[in-house]
Amino acid sequence: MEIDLSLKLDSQEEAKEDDHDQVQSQNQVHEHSRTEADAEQVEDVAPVNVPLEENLHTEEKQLSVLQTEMKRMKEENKVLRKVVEQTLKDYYDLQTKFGVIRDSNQNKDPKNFLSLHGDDSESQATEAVAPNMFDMNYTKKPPSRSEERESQLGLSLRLQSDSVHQEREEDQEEIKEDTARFAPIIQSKLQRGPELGGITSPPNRKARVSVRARCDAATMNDGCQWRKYGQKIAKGNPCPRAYYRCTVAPGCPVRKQVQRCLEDMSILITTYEGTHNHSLPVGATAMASTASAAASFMLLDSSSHIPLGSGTNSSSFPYHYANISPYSPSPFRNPNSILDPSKGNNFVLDLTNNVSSNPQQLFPMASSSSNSSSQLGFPWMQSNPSHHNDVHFRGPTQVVAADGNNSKLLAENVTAIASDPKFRVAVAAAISSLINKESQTSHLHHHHHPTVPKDGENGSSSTAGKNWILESLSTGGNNVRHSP
DNA sequence: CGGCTTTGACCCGCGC
DNA sequence: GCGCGGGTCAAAGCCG
Repeated sequence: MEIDLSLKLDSQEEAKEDDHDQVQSQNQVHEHSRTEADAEQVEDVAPVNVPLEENLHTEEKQLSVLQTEMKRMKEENKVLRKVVEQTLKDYYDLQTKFGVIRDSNQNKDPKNFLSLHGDDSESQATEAVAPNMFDMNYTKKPPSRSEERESQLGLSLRLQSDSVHQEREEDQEEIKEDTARFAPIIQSKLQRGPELGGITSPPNRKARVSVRARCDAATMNDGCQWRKYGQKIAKGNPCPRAYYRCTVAPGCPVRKQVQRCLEDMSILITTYEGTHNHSLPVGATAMASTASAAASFMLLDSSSHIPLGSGTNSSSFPYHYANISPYSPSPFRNPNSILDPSKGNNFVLDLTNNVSSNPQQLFPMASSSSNSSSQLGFPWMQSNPSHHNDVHFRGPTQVVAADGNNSKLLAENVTAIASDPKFRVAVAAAISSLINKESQTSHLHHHHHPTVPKDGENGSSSTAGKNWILESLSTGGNNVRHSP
């Protein structure tokens, strides 16, 4: 099973081609009947006294015209594909360069990375979703124009004092204009407070994505390289909490906490925080993509009707998301919001079949351990094909749970693709696809910034103060090893 | 010897 | 202001 992650453009092309192929196949398979139908159609419009031969001749003409048109479209599609591929390549190169530049600039003067939020650390969180999705976009689908623009937006925001990418000056000008245009709106939101749909700004809150998985090892093999820098006994859990730092690239701000679940010691809770400043291995990309998709997902809803509460950090809230209407239609929106003000906006991305009927149950760890069996192909996951799988997202603004019939269907899908070695990426892709759909829907309603939170790596994003739980439990089976 | 883990100290935010 | 708890730092030790 392959999940088509192709871009809108690509999708449309595909659709076009599919249509054409269908037409073609119809022409081939049902040529006779079609000809008859056409003939009837022609007869309808043609004078009654037109000879039959003339009608047939007209049909052939129409067919040849259609076929010519199809050929032309296919060639056009090929050209477009090449353009998209080239754009992607350039885009990826730029991203890589940007990472290097950012590294050097961060070491020299962090303030060079201008941020709308005025907080560098938070702006890093803002970017958390980005690289991840970049990777996924790069490998799975080309970004749309709006996405590319969005990426440039993100880059530009940090490179305003940088003269490296001169070709982006125009875009930066646009961004500045946008910034100026939306600044009052954002400002008003910030000032209004949560009760009026505004954004509260508890300081120093960073987006977090938590992953729950069964793992015997001390830490999950998520494709990244980590170095332990601390350990603490957290209150309420005798199991020590370990602190890790990403060492894939020097200066990578991403950190993770690893702690055993109190209720089920076999469950490892890994909380990611920050943004990778480097490209990720495929396995890590999948993980990060999934997490970032979750973060993106919440971003899209983060300005919704629910009070953002203490967890939302205005300083890190991306301005291009800040103005999303509270009434933007969202398939993920659910009145049964999971919002724990005491813990900020805890969002739960639950990849288990353990759908809690109680929306207040943020961490149904104990119950989830009994029969949960998401058999994700992440390197850190254990797989057991005999189990059903469910995927559900839970959060402060929405509860997306695959239960009932949907759950069954989803479980089947997950089970089917679990055997695919590309499943890791597929899961991330699927979720990302949902996010993209969601974002597109939102953008239809909010034309300010047709941006897609595609950026992000380890799931963290500017959803500061919002904790995500990517819960992926599996029972038994062997770890699916990732081979980059 | 470099990289990693361990572990106590320290810092900081938050609640009382 | 004080205590608590979470998070980070950094020195010491371990390991390949």
